[in-house]
Amino acid sequence: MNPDALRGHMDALLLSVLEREPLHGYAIIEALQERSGGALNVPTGTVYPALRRLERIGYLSSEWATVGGRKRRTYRLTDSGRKQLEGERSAWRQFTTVIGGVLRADTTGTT
Amino acid sequence: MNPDALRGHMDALLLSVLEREPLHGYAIIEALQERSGGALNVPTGTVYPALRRLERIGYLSSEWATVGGRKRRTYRLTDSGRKQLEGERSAWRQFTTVIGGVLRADTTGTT
DNA sequence: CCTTCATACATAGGTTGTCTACATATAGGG
DNA sequence: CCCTATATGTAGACAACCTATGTATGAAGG
Repeated sequence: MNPDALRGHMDALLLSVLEREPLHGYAIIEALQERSGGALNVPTGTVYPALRRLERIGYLSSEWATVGGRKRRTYRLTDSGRKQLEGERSAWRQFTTVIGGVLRADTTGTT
Repeated sequence: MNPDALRGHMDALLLSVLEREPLHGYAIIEALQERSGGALNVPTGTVYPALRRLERIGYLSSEWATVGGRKRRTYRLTDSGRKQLEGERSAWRQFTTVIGGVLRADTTGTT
C-alpha cells in the first residue's frame, strides 16, 4: 500500500477503529491490520503522532492505564470525534465516487 | 475536496484523462473538471509539475505545438504509461476495498 | 487605443502528513 | 542472560500538493 495514498484518510481509519470501543495505540495498529486483512501495516511513527493530533483537535480523549506492568494510553472517541467520523465517511464516499468516476472514464461511445 | 486526499492519486487521474487522446496541460485541467462534475479543481501549480514528473519517469512524452498563436505542450501516454495506468487502476481498486472495508466495519454482530 | 478576460505555461517557496530510524522500558520464554 | 512481544514516543527526512506570482498571446468591449 503506497504510503501517499493514505494521506488524508488516516484520520478516518483511526476514528473508525475507535468507534466501537476505546483502544490504546498498539492495539489500534493491530486492529487496522486485522480489519484490512493484513494490508494495512501502519508504523508507530505514524500512529502515535496522529493520535496526539486528533486528541489536540478534540476528536479523541485519552487516559493512562497500567495492565500487566505495562503502561497504556487508551484513546476514546469524543462526541465531536463521533460527529467527525460521520463526516469522514461521507467525504470518503464522495471521494471514491469522484476519483472512481474519472478513472473509469468509460466514455468510449461519445458520438 | 481535501487536497491531502488527492495525494498519491494524482498520477492515476492524469494518466487516465490522457488515455483516450493526447492533451495539453490547460485542457487536462478542464477535462478533470468536466469528468468530475466540477468537483476537481486542480491548480496549475499542481498539474504542470506533475506532468513534468510523469514525463521524467517515462509515462508521458510531450511536444510543443502552436495553435492560434498560443504555445501548447501536448502530452501523450507512452507504452510504459499505459501499462502504469493499468497498475494505478488495480491499485485504486485495492485501495478502496481496504480502506472502505475498515471504514464500514459493520462488525456489529460478532460471535 | 487600452483594459480586461480567457488561454497557456511555469516555478519558487510553504505546508503538512507520513515514514524511517532510533530510544526507552517491562514481561515472559528459552 | 538474551531475545521477542508488548508498548509508547520523538527527530528528521521526504514528497506531493498548494499558494502566489510571473510571463505572454488573442479576442472582445469600451
